[in-house]
Amino acid sequence: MVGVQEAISFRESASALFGGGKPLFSGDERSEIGHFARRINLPAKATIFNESEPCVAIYQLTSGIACLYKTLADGRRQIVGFALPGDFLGSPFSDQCAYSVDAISEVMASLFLRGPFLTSLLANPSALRSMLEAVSKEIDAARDHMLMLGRCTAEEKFVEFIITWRARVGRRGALANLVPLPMSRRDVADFLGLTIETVSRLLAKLERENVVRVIPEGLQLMGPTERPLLCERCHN
Amino acid sequence: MVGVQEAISFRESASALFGGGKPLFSGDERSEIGHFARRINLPAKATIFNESEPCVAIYQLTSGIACLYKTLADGRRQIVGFALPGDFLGSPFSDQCAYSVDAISEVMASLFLRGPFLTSLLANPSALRSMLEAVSKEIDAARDHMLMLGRCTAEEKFVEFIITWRARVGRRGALANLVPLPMSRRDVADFLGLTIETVSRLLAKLERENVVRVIPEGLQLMGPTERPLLCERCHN
DNA sequence: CGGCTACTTGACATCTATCAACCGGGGTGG
DNA sequence: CCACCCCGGTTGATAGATGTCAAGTAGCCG
Repeated sequence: MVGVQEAISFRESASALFGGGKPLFSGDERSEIGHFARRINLPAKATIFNESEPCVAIYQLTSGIACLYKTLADGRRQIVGFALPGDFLGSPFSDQCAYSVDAISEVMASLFLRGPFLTSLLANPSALRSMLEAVSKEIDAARDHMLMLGRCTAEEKFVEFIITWRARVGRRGALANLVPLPMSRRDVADFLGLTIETVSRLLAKLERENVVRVIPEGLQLMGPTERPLLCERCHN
Repeated sequence: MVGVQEAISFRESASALFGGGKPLFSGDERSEIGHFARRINLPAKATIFNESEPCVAIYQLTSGIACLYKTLADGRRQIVGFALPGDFLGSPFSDQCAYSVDAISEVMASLFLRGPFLTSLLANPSALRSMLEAVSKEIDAARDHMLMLGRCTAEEKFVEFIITWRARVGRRGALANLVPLPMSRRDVADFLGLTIETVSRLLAKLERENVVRVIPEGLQLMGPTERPLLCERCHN
């Protein structure tokens, strides 16, 4: 059995914030920007930065998983995305963080001071282009998620999440139907706009229907992988 | 009484897709890009382009209002944003449209073929930068909306919408408490992830509580404008 | 062993969707 | 010119999905 951590780190870099796998800065630029990069290491559950605090740094995940979220005054939380290695965290153009980020697993990241990062970015058209392309992909994903949050049922949300998440972290071949779920039920619920109880019940239901099996590290998809999970209403 | 159309066109360019009001292309670049720009004019309710059709053009609204939306196979629709004059429509980096756009009012727009548009964009670092900044703002708005869709009650969603919409289209001074609502109830509902009936009931409730008055062109906010509408739970 | 945390399960409450009737205005056609 | 119809909107009755509250379980760590 492959541990979640291992499964995650094995995956080929599918970073949403890399322009198709190309590094944002290359060669000289990378070493130039490297001058002011610092490596940091955070334990699971650590907060990397907090919504509405001054945004002084941009981070790039090198290992581990983190979640981006926003909260209301009374504590209600909406996870707006999960970050995987390669993804950038922070708001280069804003003095203030637009969201919070927590480490889900232990996390390693490169830290760039925002000022110098921005300067380098603006001085490198190819980096600018990569970043624009990456942010454009992010916004597509955000809009997909809006559709899900606003118009799907609990079960559709959950199934859609499993499918999308598997596509993002999954490997091909023999293990494709093992979906690691390193985040807690609360994280899943807060991502889908549900409660943990509902998520738990959905899991039980899908297990009763022999669609998935719940294992400690995540889920095992049963049967002809593609068919039963696909929510035919989604994705026209 | 000011008509909606008039109110909208009077507003100072608050385009979310302009970098703080700076035009994306300036001077020579603008005239260069102007070579392949075409002006188009569409009646209300016209579809400008459709999700998943090939993306051949980028549009920039010059007047009117449009809505961006995604749909599920069975017709459920989620509006992911409204576009105002200045906003760009289309996916420069993608061969395929990521969403549909309908004109809400009569609309005028500049049309750029995607290829040449992209070429010009990539050749102009300052335009790239503006675009990146604009898309970054878009994604912030998208995440705010996710929080709303996933974690707010119907009333909170609606109030939040009125406040945000007023900030976007509203003028200051005497008319600040007149909020034009050029879109239909269905559009509002599809933006908030609700049904038209619920939106209608919320309006009735807020009117009963003397918070707003429903007028043909939109809403009149009653009382000390800021206080009663503000949903204290949102925006910590 | 004990307590903590994450998770599960059950009973119940409530919000919002659904279904249906109704209203009013504007356009159209007789 | 009037009647009708259509469309967008409102209102009411009801149902169902999901949230809430509460209890119980299992694994983990001290």
